[in-house]
Amino acid sequence: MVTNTKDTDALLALQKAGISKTSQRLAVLNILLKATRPLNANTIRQALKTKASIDKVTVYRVLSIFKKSGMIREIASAGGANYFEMVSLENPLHPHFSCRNCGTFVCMEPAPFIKMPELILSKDDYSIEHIEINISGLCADCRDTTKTES
Amino acid sequence: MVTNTKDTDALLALQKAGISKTSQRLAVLNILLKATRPLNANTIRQALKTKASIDKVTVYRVLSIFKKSGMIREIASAGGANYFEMVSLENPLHPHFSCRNCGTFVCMEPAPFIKMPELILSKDDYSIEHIEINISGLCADCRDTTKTES
DNA sequence: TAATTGTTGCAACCCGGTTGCATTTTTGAT
DNA sequence: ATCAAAAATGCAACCGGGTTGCAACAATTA
Ligand SMILES: [Mn+2]
Ligand SMILES: [Mn+2]
Ligand SMILES: [Zn+2]
Ligand SMILES: [Zn+2]
Repeated sequence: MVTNTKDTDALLALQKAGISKTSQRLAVLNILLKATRPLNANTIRQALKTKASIDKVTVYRVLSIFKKSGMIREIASAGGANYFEMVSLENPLHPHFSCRNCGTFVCMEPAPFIKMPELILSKDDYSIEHIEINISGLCADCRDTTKTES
Repeated sequence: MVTNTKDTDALLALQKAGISKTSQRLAVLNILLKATRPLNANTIRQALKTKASIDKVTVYRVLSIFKKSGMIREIASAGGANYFEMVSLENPLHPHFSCRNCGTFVCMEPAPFIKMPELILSKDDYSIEHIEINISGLCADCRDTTKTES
């Protein structure tokens, strides 16, 4: 097998973004495309280790150019490593949740929240370029197990 | 001069929180009480250097116990050092702004935004303990000077 | 007094991320 | 296909924020 659908998707995405094609970039992009939650640089690297070996630095550099091209967004994480996820019309900016107990980091539906653009009101003291809403606490699993443990 | 009002305030705050009094703790607390914007550990230390010398580790440890006691809150900063500010009834949780150009980090009035508690709706998938809204872009100064430069 | 407990400072370390530079890969023109 | 220019990678070394281990010092308590 020379190519699969994933590879094709990634290749097209790179071409559309005008980013030259390398095996490392394709590999990282495929991981991000398959991901169902935000990933950090190290997780991406480990996911890749089975197939190919990519240097830590390269992962950061690849993520950096993806971000500059608008393909992905970076989500800052308090204390730990930052996360990355694909940007698309179906995946607009939204809040994220991290569990203080197990560290799980997931996207939150914007639904139950006031929509992010509506947060940007008046106040021309600043020109706002990015909004990040990070929520922390306990995920359902940790909340429940903690409850029954005590 | 043995005591001034600031020292008295800090001392009372420590006593009320049940935190034993040391010169280092009083010094750090005084800096935070005087501050008009969030400060990071290093800034606190530098502000202190003129009067006394406090080890980096001690600053972090003092901030840690202040935080545990609920006297201060910590505001995560993407990439850089975290910030700290006093907690009080007059200073409820609010969004913060950081300028990507000059690094200025300031508190934002909750006013133009939907109030934070109102963000916490339904979705019992998580037990929410903390919400952080970090906004970035250009401060008024940087926006204006950048505009006229180009 | 002596034993206990808590706090500080120093050094060493950890981790996420970046930089310099030599080597390899990709590109694109011939 | 070839070959030179340009771009990307990998390694090592580094950086900054923050933490940990531990010995010295200080304050409490018996
Ligand atoms: Mn997300
Ligand atoms: Mn604030
Ligand atoms: Zn959890
Ligand atoms: Zn600025």
